Amino acid sequence: MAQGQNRSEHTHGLLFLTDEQLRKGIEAMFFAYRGFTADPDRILAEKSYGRAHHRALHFIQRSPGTTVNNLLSTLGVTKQSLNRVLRTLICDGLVLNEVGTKDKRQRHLSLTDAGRELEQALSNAQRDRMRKAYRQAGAEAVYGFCTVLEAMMDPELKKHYDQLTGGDIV
Amino acid sequence: MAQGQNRSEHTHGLLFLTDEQLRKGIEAMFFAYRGFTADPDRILAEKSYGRAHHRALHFIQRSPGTTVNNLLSTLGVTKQSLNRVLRTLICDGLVLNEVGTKDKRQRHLSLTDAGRELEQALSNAQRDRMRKAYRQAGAEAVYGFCTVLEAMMDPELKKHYDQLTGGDIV
DNA sequence: CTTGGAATGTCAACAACACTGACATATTGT
DNA sequence: ACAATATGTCAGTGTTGTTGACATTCCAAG
Repeated sequence: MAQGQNRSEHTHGLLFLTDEQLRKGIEAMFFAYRGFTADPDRILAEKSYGRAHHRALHFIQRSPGTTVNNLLSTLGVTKQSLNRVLRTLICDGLVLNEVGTKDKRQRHLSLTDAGRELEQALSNAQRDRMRKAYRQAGAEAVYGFCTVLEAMMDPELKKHYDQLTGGDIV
Repeated sequence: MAQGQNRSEHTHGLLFLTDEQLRKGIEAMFFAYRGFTADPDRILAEKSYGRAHHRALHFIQRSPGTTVNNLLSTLGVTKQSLNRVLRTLICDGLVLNEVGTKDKRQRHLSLTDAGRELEQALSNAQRDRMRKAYRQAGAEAVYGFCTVLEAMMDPELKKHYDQLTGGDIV
């Protein structure tokens, strides 16, 4: 109803942020995140894994050879919590755990072929939804999407994000 | 580094979606959602509540007098899970539970003054971050942000979202 | 070479929050 | 009367997070 008015706020570059508009963004995040995780969750449930396993696989794939400590600060969980997940992934032959050559205290993590296969399946499902959303929304929207998300991150987490993505915006 | 190139993809309206770009969006969602929940989580931890309580308070505030069943399908959890949360909120005097006048089976939920107070505190914290992100990103970006999020929702969830927000975009 | 500290792994206990299944109650509509 | 609906509750289970404590291994500084 008030779309024309809101649209004009947008095109004129003004930013009248009512609580109602902010609340809408909050709800959009809530509902969208549910969709965001729905597809991988279905695959994970079949193999009796959880979201934590997905996250570990994702970031190991993203930074092969990473150390436990690095993964720990990226994920933002305790080592005990991560260890439980890693142990099952290592036992199930999805993740490799190799003692460091330079510093033998460190364990370098990487995916096995089986690990890569599952990670691909999870990633494909998630990317499919993302791709559809991107195409539906258009390039302009995608640029804005990432810009707002980046501005929403905690500085400490943004470091990890920038390190992974190289700092480019989409 | 490749920003100019990416930016031109954007401004020309083309949509070359590499896996790398999609992966970046996925990671942006992950890190941003952590920031999105960080501030309320701190407040909740003080009162030994959790995210589930926040969600309940939010949607009750949003639709005062709503029924349990309606809240159930909005949140997408089981009645046992919701009931656990509602029970503590009612016992603590944050939520009112009134028998329906038309249909006495239904219970209509609303916030007490204390409930409104906590919901406001949580909401303010979350809106502050959202507001900063919006201002930092600009109006164009905000419009795109919501558009992509909406395209990412499951159709069933989008119904609830549209019903709450009236279908307007930002 | 010893010692302190860092990196890692593991055990135990616990809490939040989701799930399933089963069952009780009150109410409504046929 | 009877079936369906809306709600509440009990019991059990699983994932994922937390703290605290402790052992091991290894690097590096004294």
